[in-house]
Amino acid sequence: MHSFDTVIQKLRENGFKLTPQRLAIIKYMEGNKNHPHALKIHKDLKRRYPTLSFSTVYNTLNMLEKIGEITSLNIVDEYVNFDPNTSPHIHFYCERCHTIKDIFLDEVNGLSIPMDELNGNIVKSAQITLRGICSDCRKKGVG
Amino acid sequence: MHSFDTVIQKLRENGFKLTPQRLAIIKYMEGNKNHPHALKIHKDLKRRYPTLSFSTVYNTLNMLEKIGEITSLNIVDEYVNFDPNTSPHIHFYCERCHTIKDIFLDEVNGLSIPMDELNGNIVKSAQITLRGICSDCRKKGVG
DNA sequence: CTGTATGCAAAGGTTTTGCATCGGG
DNA sequence: CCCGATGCAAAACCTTTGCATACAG
Repeated sequence: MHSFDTVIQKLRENGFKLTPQRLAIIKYMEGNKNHPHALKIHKDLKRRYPTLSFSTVYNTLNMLEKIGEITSLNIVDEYVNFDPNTSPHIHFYCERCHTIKDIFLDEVNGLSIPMDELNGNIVKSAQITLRGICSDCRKKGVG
Repeated sequence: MHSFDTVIQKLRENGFKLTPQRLAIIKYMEGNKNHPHALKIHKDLKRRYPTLSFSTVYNTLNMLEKIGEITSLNIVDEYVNFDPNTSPHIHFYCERCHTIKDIFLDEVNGLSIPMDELNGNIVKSAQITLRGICSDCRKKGVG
């Protein structure tokens, strides 16, 4: 996701209205590394915006994804996670604490997927998810 | 997934009962390359087993995943897809026809993810999903 | 003012659950 | 026989939708 100001500018140029709810969600997502899902965002913003509705959160997230400012992640069964970091990186999902971490290893970046054409298929995006036990849980716990 | 007979053997050894429903689902999944989801399996088997219930399908799939005979895929938002091919390969999801294809390219197999330990995290499995337009849709259509 | 965005509640679709019944071992 | 598996229906859950109202431009 671009900076708050740049996203605002982009919305303005494309005729989107700058409502307080949208601005709040954009500010919430800017630089957010927690890969939140819609209900979490709704819950967190509800305090400051008591009338904020599910529809608005979902609409705004879908809108931001459509204009390429955030990415939706299908990592867990239960819900969709959103990531404002749209640059290529991969995710590590901890099966114990259910946290999603970003991974930027060079070795991984060396992944040689032909990103334009593969077996006749046009590849537009790639999602890589690792699963296991994260370093924090290893330190704390039983495994 | 192992062969039908091997899976049966494994269930027997682990004290699972060999019910007609389970056998049907195992046979359905054996060698299945369509990455079906639970409701599809239920619909397809319903003809031969009119009383087959959702619970049984979900229970059996979760059981098979638990013993490592199938893998659950979080590729689309709507539901979980299941794959009897548990050997390392990646998936291509067509955004037009919603088909999931297997990819076994050597270049992709060369992916250098340290599968045991990464930044202190223990990696147990990896899921790679590509998205785009598949070759079939390219031939047929407008894209 | 005008048309888009919001809020609310209800619907939609997938998966889980509770419980009585069935049936494999 | 016994305990796990099944079937049924209802619940739970996330997400979408319909429509009246609010409000940004």
